[in-house]
Amino acid sequence: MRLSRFPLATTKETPADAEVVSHRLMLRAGMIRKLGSGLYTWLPLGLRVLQKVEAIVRAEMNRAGAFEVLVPPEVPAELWQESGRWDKYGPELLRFKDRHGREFIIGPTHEEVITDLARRDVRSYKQLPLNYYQIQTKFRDEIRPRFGVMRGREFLMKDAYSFHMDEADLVREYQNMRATYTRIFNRVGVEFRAVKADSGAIGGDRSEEFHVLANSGEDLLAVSDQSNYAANIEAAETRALSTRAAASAAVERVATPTQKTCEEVAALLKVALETTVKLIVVKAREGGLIALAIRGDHVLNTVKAEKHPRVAAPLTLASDAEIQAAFGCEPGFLGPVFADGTNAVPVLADHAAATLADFVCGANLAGFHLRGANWGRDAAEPETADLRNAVAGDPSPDGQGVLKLVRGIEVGHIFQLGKLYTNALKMTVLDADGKEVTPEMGCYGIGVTRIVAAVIEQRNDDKGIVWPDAIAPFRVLICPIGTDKSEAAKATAEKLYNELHTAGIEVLLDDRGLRPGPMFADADLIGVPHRVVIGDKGLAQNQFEYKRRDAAVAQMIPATTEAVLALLRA
RNA sequence: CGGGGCGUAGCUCAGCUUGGUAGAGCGCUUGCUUCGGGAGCAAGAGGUCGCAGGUUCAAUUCCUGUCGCCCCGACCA
Repeated sequence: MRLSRFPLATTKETPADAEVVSHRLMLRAGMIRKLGSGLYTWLPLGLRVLQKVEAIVRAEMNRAGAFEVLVPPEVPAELWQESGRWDKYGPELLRFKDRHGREFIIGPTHEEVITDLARRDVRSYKQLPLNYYQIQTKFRDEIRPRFGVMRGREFLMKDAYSFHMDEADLVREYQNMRATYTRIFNRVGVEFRAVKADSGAIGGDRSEEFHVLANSGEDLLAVSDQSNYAANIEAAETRALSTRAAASAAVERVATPTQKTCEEVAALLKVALETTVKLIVVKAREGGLIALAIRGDHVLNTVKAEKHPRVAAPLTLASDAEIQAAFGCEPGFLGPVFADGTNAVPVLADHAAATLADFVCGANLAGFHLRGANWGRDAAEPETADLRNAVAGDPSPDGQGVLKLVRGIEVGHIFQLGKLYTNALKMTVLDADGKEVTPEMGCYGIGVTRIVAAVIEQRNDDKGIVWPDAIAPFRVLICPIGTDKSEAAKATAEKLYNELHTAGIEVLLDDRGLRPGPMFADADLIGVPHRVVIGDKGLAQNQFEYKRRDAAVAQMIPATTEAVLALLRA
């Protein structure tokens, strides 16, 4: 491709609303342009990258034995009503009516549609297993789109859905997809990690996320420093850190007139935050309230809390009035120690909070906290559960090493759904004995659009993007210097361009006749992995200047096409 | 959805407080010079000041409404 004919849309200045580096660079490099909130047009340069990622995903899915389909993005409401998700999904689901007043949605995901497809066509166990996938535009009306295409409302997604006669086969395919995803991200050329995850809105039993590791990631991951244990913070298990010591102090009431948070109380009493306990009061599943006890330095994990059988889902905090009625004081002074004769609110304690002895907590009396409180003596022995977020330094749940926290960008998610959707949509097939069986189902998503942004987050420098070869918009950029004066530079560049092109290399020739400054600035910004500079200086010694985008310095190479090709193969 | 902010040239912004019919830098076009890391000089093109009302002799400026966009907020006991 000749740059003089390519609609390169690089800019020196950055549009004001770009916060993260990938958004900034995608705008500056001219990969995308914004159309509306969370909506982006892909320009030729960006689209080439997007399609490269898409091609890798498609090739690996095909290789894994999945079959590509394409379903409409618009889905009749009936299917979503049948699965129950019409009511479960909130305003994130884009709904609309056609001219006849029929209701539709734009699919944010397609479990229903593919299950519907499969239940019509699949009648026999001989047709299973089956894995359908598609690469298609999805729409999710995000509360707050941000970070460019990283969290847009419209995005390209690869979603796959598999059907199986039994759980063992589902697990087999799940592992197959896990291996496929690993191949995909390896081929893309990005550093990633598979982590245990919460299955969220899709539902199901077991799931793992694939994260590109980047400091700007929106997700926190807990990874072991000694084993391959890795989990999203939402799903990282925690357990008791020690056994509880015997009570050694008498419980004592202390005045804390304005200190409402554990931090303030700990500072006032000059005790470690780790020896304080806070209560978070939520609605109980069986009605009424339940208090969640968390160590002062820990953070409640809402996903875990919501899953607990005694906690109402969705997690709902008690109102101040409800707290006042139940505890007899305002929030800020709550604790698990109830005076005799009062109606104690049931307490569910996180393992770490439950192993504290002589702890500090609210006195259930405005302006006072307790010091030297103990479970089983002052407070009732609580039911315990895993309720908190893991923190750096926690022992790894697999018993090997300790956890550290890293940031990641979720680019893939695989689920064992079980019979969630096949049951809801009444899909059955006949087994070998002629009996109707409800198939097991798995689903597997990859955010194709997001991969592009995530790779940039991981691979950039102060000058621009540093593409891995596999998804770069072009592999080689030829920069002839002083073409208005040097016929040799111009002709040599043309020759190299033609020969690389003939060799099947995606090559870009900067024939715009720019001065070197702007030419190199564009080259670095758009991040083409290999650059060949051709000028009189080098040609005098029969040399090209070659520089990898990710290398610190350039090197001189023989001025031949073969020399360049050899470097590309390396 | 609550709170805050912003809509003026292709981009980044100034002007508005104190109304008098619009500017800078970058980019773009042309010419000359320059030419190994975002050049210089000169001449030019380019704006319904988001939209709709209102006040006024006069509105980019003041008022009201509306649309769009951005930021913060669902871990607090």
